[in-house]
Amino acid sequence: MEIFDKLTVYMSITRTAGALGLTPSAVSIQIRQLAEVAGMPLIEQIGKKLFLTDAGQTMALTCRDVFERMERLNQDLAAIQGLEKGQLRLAVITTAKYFVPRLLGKFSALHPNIDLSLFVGNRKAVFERMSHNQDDLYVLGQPSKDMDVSATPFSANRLIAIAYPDHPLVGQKSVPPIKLGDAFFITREPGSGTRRAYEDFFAQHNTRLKIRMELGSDEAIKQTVAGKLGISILSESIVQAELQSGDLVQIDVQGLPLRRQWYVAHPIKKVLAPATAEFRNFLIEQHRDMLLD
Amino acid sequence: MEIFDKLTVYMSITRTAGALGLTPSAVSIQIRQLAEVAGMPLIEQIGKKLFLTDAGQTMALTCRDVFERMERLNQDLAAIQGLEKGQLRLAVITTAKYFVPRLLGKFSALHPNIDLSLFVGNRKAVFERMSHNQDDLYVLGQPSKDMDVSATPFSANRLIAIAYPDHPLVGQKSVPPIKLGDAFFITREPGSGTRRAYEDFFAQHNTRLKIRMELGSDEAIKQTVAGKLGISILSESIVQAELQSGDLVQIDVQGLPLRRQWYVAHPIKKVLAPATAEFRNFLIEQHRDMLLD
DNA sequence: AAAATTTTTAAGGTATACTTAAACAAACCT
DNA sequence: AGGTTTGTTTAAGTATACCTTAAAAATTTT
Repeated sequence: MEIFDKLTVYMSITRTAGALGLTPSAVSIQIRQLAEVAGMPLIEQIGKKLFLTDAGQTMALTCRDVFERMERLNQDLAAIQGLEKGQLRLAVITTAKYFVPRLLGKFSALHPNIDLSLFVGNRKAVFERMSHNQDDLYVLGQPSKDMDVSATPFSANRLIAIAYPDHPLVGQKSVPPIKLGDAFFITREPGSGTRRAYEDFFAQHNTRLKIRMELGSDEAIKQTVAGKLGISILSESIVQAELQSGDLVQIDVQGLPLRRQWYVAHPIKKVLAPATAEFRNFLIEQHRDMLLD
Repeated sequence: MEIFDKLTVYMSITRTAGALGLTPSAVSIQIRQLAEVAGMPLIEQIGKKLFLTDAGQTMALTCRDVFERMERLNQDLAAIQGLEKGQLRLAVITTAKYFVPRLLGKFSALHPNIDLSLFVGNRKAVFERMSHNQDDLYVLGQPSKDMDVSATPFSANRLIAIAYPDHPLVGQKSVPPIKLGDAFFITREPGSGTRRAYEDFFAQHNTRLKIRMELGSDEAIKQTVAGKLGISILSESIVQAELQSGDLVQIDVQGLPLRRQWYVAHPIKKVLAPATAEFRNFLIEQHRDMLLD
């Protein structure tokens, strides 16, 4: 078809062959074979001049359309590679939803034609999606032990103890962890990575918590702590606003904050699409100074 | 691309191979090569499941578009073969313009989607067009001696002598041809086939015509004869109306009418398009009964 | 009529596509 | 867990399609 397309331009087998870097024989044979496929002659030769038959003109239009489409494909592919296009499906753990959207907004401003989608769920749900390859990239507070998941830390994730302003522990310096066992504690649901982290911490310090409530979201925990029903441990990024306003206050516990990290992760076998790779770099770039914290 | 298109449907190399009658190896290799051409992966495999990348989805859309276009091509080609479509470019000698348009109208009613175009010119002009392959089919009063032109007679073409009603020769029986040499004669221009025919006739009968006028069209000759400026010889089909109305009358000359024929012609090397072949058959069919006249 | 140009044919070589056979990988299954 | 099934990939061999070279055929030009 490429040969025929050129032939409709040059209307000469010899010149078409020259333009394509082929011999006239090759062109002649290919045109004949194309006519065989079409079931009728595509060109007619009166003397040395070539003319297109009706079928030939129809074929010529088709060739033109097809090559135009192929050209568009090339442009589309180039756009994907050039980040002008593409999609980024992100799945983040619930705790990360306080800072990821801000980053997404910034990224979207840089690459306005990349379609974004965001899933927010707890650790279990995010891992479930990862195993089904439902997203391009994942943000986690704790890397999977799986060897087939690539997880790269990109930002500090400090877990701090919080209480309501007039809680007895507030104001004390270097509270030993075991002291927190005396207070009522508001905890996340079992699938939570944050919960796993502070459970490890308290286990190390032989502290048994007095669980008053088990809540499914960080937001609910903030409300509950502010309502003076107990204390809890949350990612610092979640409670920044409340600490500033004074609705919540930090307790200075020995060994806290728990210095964890945010990880950007993806199945190790997955070749990242340009848009995905770009966002991953963007995440790491944006937080380079916060990593060592 | 065909393989990839099927792959986007089945999302499995094995099933795609089965659907195409190929082995999975062939499919696997082709997909990889297509990805190399695209410059990036088109699919990703997490475990055993296949997913399309952005590039893969773009490629899939292209494949779909291309195959849709190819299907349309198939239909267009079938339509051409089935006479539902196509074009018929007809070039006829001037004298034929009195009956060809009527036939064209009839043909067009039978095949309304065939585009028609008609060129009318004298013998020389029509031959000129034939040598440049500018038309599909030609209607002539006299076949070319060329071996590479196929000319088939399809209808009688009687040349008769005409005069104005009160001309001296009118009413006489079996006028010898030589008698016409006494009358003023209105002749066509040198390129005319009709002229060549009656010149041969008069030459055979050793008759020298008294040419009064040389005119470029049959219509002008009719007017001139009716204006009593002379007599002439024309194709019967041209003057039917005038003979009926009495504006012109036939002279009964020995050896007339000249029994010639209308020919449908085309370059012998030219494979006729379905629409063209159909019109050619139509011409022959319509006049089958008039041929032997 | 000879020369030059263009297209076609025939034969041969090369690259491409497909197959077979075997290895590899993941999921399924007691 | 291990073993089986299912699905994909690799490697090697074969067939096919494509292109080239060389020469012939056909047309136009000189």
